[in-house]
Amino acid sequence: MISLEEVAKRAQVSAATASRALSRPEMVAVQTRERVALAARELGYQPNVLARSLRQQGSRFIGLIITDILNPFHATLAKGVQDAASAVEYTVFLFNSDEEHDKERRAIDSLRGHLPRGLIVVPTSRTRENLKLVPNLPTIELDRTSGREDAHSVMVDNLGGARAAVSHLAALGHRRIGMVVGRLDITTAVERFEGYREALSAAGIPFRDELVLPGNHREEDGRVAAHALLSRPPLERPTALFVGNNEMTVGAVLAARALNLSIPRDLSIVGFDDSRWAQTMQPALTVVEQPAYNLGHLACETLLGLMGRGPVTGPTQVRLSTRLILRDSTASPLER
Amino acid sequence: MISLEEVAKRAQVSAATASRALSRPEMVAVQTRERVALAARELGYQPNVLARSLRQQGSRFIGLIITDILNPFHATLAKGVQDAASAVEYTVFLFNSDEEHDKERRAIDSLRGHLPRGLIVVPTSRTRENLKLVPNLPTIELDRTSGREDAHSVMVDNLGGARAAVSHLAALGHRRIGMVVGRLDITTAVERFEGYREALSAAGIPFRDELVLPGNHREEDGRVAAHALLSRPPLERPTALFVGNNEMTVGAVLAARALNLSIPRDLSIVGFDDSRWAQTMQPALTVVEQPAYNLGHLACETLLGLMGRGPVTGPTQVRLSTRLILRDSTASPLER
DNA sequence: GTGAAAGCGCTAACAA
DNA sequence: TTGTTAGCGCTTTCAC
Repeated sequence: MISLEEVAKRAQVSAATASRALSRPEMVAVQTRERVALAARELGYQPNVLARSLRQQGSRFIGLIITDILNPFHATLAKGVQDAASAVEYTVFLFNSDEEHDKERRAIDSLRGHLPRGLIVVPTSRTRENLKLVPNLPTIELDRTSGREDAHSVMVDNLGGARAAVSHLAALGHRRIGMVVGRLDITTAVERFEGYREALSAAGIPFRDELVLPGNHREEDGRVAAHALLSRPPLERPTALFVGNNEMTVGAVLAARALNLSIPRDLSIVGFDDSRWAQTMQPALTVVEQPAYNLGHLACETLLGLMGRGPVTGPTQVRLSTRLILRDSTASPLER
Repeated sequence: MISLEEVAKRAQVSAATASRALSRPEMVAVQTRERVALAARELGYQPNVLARSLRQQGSRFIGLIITDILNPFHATLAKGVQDAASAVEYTVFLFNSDEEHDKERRAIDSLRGHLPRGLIVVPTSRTRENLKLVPNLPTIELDRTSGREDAHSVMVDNLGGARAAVSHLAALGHRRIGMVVGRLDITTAVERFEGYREALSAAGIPFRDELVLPGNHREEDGRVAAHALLSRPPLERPTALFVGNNEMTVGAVLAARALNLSIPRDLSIVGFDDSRWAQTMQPALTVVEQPAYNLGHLACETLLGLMGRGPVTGPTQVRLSTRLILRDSTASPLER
């Protein structure tokens, strides 16, 4: 690696001047500046970020902790964050928590040593605790919230999205609408569940506990839960299902297939979060679409703003709206 | 941030001893070691990675450049790399090149300043050139190769995979087998194309240029190419299609649907790379499966090995095998 | 087995 | 406008 010293020597200036010429050109005479720039180019100089960050007591990194890079929703969040960060020459440290608070803690811990300027985290059930490791780090909670007071967050309108989905089913005439809900220690699941209940209530349909089953957000959980709901006796089985996340929706569809229930004739399904899979499966799925990329992008921009301002202002809490996309997986129930 | 100095003070030793106690415990008396460990724990000490890396002239990072985090294949590669790296407490810097050599160059450039110990890259068409920026960095080329001599690489057996796919189609009785091939400046595409030709030749089927169309690896490219091939007059239209990557396979299926061709009755399809989509679409797709996670994991392990050994040994070139998974998208052609 | 001292490459305060 | 100097936090000689 070429050091600044070498550049300085070649440009016949001191290291300090070379540093200024590259980082704060306005402080240096034009010709000196150009001599340094030339020398740097000729030598292929690349600043040593480590030394710079050490000296400045702060880097140009931000940390990003998502729960699962293999989930397209989270991958899209990550892409949004990265694009926003690289637009201002920040580098993103990406970690997966795999929904395990222990991995999350390790991620935060190792992040600490890199002196990041900020953190974006998709919280798990114990993020609240883990974030105590970095009390003064500007932090944005993304997609979910950890329940910390004063937390900054960027999320979608889960309540409204769920309400729209279930209202749509009710409007089609469904009365037995089941839900596969997520883990209730995750705020998105709670909010979507709440939206489900509100929509039922608005439609004058009594809430029935036995039509709701939880799952741990993975495909297999969705399959198992949906299978159980759909195996109920014909007159008690839900004619429509609202599923709380993308992965579980896949499972629910597979369960319906396994039980030879035709969608949407025997069963209407609405999923939360769009995906290519939802678009191209047959019949194409009606879903609540989330602006995943924008969510990530905005989280990063919010964080950058926060880092600029310092911690004086109150919490920023952003909600992006969702959109119900009607496709072919919902229809009126068969007459009985 | 708590510094080592503070830990040392609390443990009543010098900073040097504290450093040794934590990093090379065997050099320090047992009781001292424990005193330091205790102090570190009590203070919540976390080493400043920047200072350490600066001093040691080398970090515990490796760089990873993939082309597209939104492609599940690449996301899976990344996960494999990360898991292998974190097992030995290395941190992965993840960049997306988006298949643009310019972004790749910028990624490599900014990586340089972090003094990474190694690099894993999924090459684009000009990686050869870009890698000159980091001449002495241990580097593994993943999934594809840049064409550099002596490059270390971890790839799959594209040739064999393609051959198996096309031989399968030939064995079913297909004679007009089309291919949607990738960009021929990408080695995976070249190798899969070669496998296609070899299999045709082995089956005694003449190669016909007009049955092959290239695409730029995205869904839309696959759709357009497949649409063109399938729009040929009935007696010249391929009865089977081999598609060179996962995304384009989606497009090919959509094209078949748009043309009202039933799979596998009117058209057999084999894709390269398995995916949930391929598994759950109807009919489920016959595909050449690639061990994506293992590929990433192995690339990282190979890199770590390389970093240990130094550059003395010759190039490591690994090929993992692929597997043809027979599902429901292939059948014998209709009699004519 | 431990401590003192030097230095990784950079930038910021101070001086000229 | 530029140079000198010090120091970020750590590890590693080199003494003892």
